[in-house]
Amino acid sequence: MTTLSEVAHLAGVTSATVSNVLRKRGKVGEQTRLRVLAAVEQLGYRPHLTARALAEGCAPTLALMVSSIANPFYPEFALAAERAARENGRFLIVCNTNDDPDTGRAYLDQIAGTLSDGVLVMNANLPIDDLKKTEQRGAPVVLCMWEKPDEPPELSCIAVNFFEAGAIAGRHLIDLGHRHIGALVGSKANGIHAERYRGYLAACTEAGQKHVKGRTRYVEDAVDAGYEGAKALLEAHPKLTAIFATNDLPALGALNAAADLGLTVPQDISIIGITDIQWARLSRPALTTVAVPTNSAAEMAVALLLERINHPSQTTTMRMTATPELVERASTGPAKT
Amino acid sequence: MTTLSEVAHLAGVTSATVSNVLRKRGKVGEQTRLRVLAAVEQLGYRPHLTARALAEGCAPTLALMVSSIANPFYPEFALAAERAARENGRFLIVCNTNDDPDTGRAYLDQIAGTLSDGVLVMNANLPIDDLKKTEQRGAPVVLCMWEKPDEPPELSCIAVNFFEAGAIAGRHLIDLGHRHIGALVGSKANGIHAERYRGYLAACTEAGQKHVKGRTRYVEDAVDAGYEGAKALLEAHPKLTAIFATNDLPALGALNAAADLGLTVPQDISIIGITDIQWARLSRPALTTVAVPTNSAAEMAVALLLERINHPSQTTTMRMTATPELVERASTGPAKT
DNA sequence: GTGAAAGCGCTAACAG
DNA sequence: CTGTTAGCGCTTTCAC
Repeated sequence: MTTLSEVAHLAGVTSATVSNVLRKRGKVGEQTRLRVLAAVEQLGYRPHLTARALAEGCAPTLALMVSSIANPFYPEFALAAERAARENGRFLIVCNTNDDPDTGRAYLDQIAGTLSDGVLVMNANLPIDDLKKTEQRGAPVVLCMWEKPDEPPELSCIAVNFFEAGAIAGRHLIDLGHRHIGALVGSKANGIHAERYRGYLAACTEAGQKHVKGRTRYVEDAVDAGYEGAKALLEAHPKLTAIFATNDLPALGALNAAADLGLTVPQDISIIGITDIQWARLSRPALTTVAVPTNSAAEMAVALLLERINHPSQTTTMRMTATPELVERASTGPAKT
Repeated sequence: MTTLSEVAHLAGVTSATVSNVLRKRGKVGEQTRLRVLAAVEQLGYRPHLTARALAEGCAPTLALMVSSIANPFYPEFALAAERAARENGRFLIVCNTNDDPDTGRAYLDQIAGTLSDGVLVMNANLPIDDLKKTEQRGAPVVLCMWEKPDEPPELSCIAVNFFEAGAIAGRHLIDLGHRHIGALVGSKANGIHAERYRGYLAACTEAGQKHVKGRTRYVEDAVDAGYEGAKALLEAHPKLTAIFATNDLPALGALNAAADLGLTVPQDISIIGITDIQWARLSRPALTTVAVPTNSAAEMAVALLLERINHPSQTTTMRMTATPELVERASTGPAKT
């Protein structure tokens, strides 16, 4: 480990000067600058990020809280967030809360403000009070996917119009002539799924068609759960010609359920999801879904977080992503007549 | 931000004592201990990880280098690695190299030894020389998936018997009576895929059956590439009754290609992959594959890395994971006669 | 048992 | 332009 002062020694200057040339701060004579640079090169000096962070009073990382990075939606978000962070000189620490508030709190207590300058919160089942507490301790928090643009939370956030996403999905099905639609709704405590379901319901109402409560199944946000839910739905309601799922994972499960039940998609049954994860276009048939702007949400979240870090006085703000858009693939088609 | 000395002040002691009670080091009177603890509680004190790291001369994070966390295989590994790291008091920084050696080198130069105490390297296209250099600078490196147990690299590693994985896949196909087998081989520079292919080839030879070179396609490690490769293969060789892929992603692509070509799996064509990623059991038909012990590899890698960090003198070592195992699902069956 | 003091490697005034 | 100095928050040796 070569240190600043070793470089300084070699270059015949003091560490402050070396720091200056490296940070391009202050005035340094061209001669010394070159000498210092040569010494840096010769010794293979690399700044000690931890020491620098301590001296600058600002940590070099951002934390990303997710329930599990293994959930297929998060890696895509994490990739974009990491890239954005990196472009701003920050590294990304991934924290898997496993949906356990205690685990999440432990992370926050340990790293927020001491190792990470700010926290990106993806759906990770963290009590808002804990988040507000970490904000108060000086580590800004940004909620990456807020679902109720009409009700800004008490924290900065990137809002996605999930209500509209649900409505778009609903309208798509209705436009295709579907009158008997089943719904697979995420059962998580957070409102993300509820909002999408509300949007779908609104689309039905708007079309003068009411969704029958019995045709809704609340399921975990996972392929298996979607599979079971769809199977139950399809067996209980043979007349269903379409299934609306609040998320791609259950929708993908529904695709499998239909296949196992001997139903052809989309001839016998249409299936639509929301999000447009990687696998949506890779399933057979490819899944029709309403795409959420994941990448830009990640970039916006990182940008907002950095603003809050750099301007602590900045007031809590909410920003909207672009509206989700229908991605029509092969899993939806005209209703059987 | 409450600091040690603020706590010390409140408790009427010095910061050294507070540090002692918190670290459970040295001797501290029961009275003072309680007083200190009360002060910590009252002020909501949390140790500043960056400062601690600097003082201890040991960084609180481990770095995980992957080409892209969005590649479906990595999140599962990352989850297990993060858990293992966390159990040992370390946080995990995810570094996406995008398969670009320059990006990778930039990461290594910046964080190895300064922000991260050690580096886990998953397939990320990093020149071994760069890795050796970072080792020399004092940051241990562990290769997480080494493919040639017979040829230990010059770095510590967790070795997986990929040759055997390929052989298992080959034997499975042959046992099912397949005589006309196509191969989809990953084309990455690294030897991971080559080793699997060699294993497969060995299984063929062993069975007195030789694989026809023309029935091999080299493809990127992705669903799309596997799709195209399989399609080409199937169109060029109508007599094929099975496809061996060196990885699950191309195998999953082959599944789609077969479907689009109107072939039924496994009646018309059997398909097998290697790895057993999450999606393998979720595809329809579910993919038969040879499971690589991902979780234990991650745990072993973290354990080995920590050993090397704690005992810098320890010699470069290689450890084997358990042997990959066949997971028979629905994508393989008896050869058509 | 507890405190004083030095130092981890770097940055940031402020002098000169 | 360059050096001196004083920390950042914590750990740790060594006196008392």
